[in-house]
Amino acid sequence: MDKKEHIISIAIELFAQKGFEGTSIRELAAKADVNVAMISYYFGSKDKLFEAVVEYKASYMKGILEELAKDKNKTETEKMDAIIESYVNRLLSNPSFHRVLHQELLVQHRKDLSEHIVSIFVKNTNIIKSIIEQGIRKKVFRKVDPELMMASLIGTIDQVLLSRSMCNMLLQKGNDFDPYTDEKFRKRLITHLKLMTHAYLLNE
Amino acid sequence: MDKKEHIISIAIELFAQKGFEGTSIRELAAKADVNVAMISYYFGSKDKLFEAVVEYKASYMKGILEELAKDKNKTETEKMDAIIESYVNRLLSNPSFHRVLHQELLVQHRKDLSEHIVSIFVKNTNIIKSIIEQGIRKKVFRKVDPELMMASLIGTIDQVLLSRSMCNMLLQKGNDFDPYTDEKFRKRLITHLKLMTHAYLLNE
DNA sequence: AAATATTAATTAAACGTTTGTTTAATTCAA
DNA sequence: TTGAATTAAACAAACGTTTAATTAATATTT
Repeated sequence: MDKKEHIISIAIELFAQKGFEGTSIRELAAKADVNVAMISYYFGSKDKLFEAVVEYKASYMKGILEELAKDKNKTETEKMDAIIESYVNRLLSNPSFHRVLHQELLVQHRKDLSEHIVSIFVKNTNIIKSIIEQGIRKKVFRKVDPELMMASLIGTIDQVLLSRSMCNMLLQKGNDFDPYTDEKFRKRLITHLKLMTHAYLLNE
Repeated sequence: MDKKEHIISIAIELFAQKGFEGTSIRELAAKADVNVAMISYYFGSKDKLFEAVVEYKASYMKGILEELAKDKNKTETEKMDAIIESYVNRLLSNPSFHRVLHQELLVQHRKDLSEHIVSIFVKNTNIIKSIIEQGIRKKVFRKVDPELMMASLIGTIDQVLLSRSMCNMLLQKGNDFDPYTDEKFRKRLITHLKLMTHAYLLNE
């Protein structure tokens, strides 16, 4: 159904821009060029639309991570590097959607939806965690705190995604600069994360 | 004015719990045990109330950081350790308010308010940045990326604050566990951040 | 193949709530 | 008695949702 997907993509855009509560069905319908009644007709309610939005985007990263985890040709260090690259590339390419999820986690308007998002996040992070733990077992990694190492990895990227203008102020760039699409910044972020994790994880 | 402060403190609580858009004036008035008209009477509007909330809490951390920065009796490493401790202690003690700010940064409902919050954040982080840069000049620190090092530091804590239930899932604790008040977890977070920054910052 | 019946998609209008805000009256304190 | 504090009620606007009517598309029957 083409029109449903169209509504979802507009919803992603608006929710990211104005938040879930801040986006009205009428505005959404207008921007998507459909009648207001179509949202109820297709999704049932505004809440259900949000669930559809999450479902639509969910578990994309999961496939990538699972394949990476079972790759026999890569060392744990190489796997971590690959994870850093895919995460940075993925999140910097879709900053809007990632912000929607964060918003819902912060607001927790609908408990069950928050839990749903959390479980998606945790599934992905658990894959990374197991790679770190395997590295520790093989003694290529130091005995770090795997859970908090995860928090540092994802948290660094999330911090950058939190606010474009804050990111720009930190980088001392003008507010017309878009760090998320800038290739230089993307590489800079990847380099920082790799250097930091290497310094912390690797036994000398 | 005692009642104004009372309203602000209830607003912090509710905004953090349900978001700005998700909190209605009537609900707020009911919880604060004041008439709905009192919010307009004291603050002018709901938006202005939010500004008052930000103003009320703003630049508390700034004093602590500034004093720390100019302390002659501490090495750069000790300063970084002290910063980690105060940040973790401060943010874990007020998770709610910190979430309100994040929400506003994500939603950006009122552009000027977001910019205001950003400038407070950036002022604080710049102090830390200058400490890192001084450490690099004195060659006790490696030539790291100061801006992204900041993002990793704050981002790690923010990631933990993002969602209590996600934090618990990561730590494999039940959902009745409150990581933010747990002394063990607080120390664990501080230890992780210190070890990670030492590993990355310090020249061997 | 044409005509009919059936289902799906789409619409404009209205629904009842809830929203933030204001009014006008009243209470309270100085 | 003057001015601020507080109240209940009303305001218009916006909200998510539903309705009932209409159009478009699909299936069935002749």
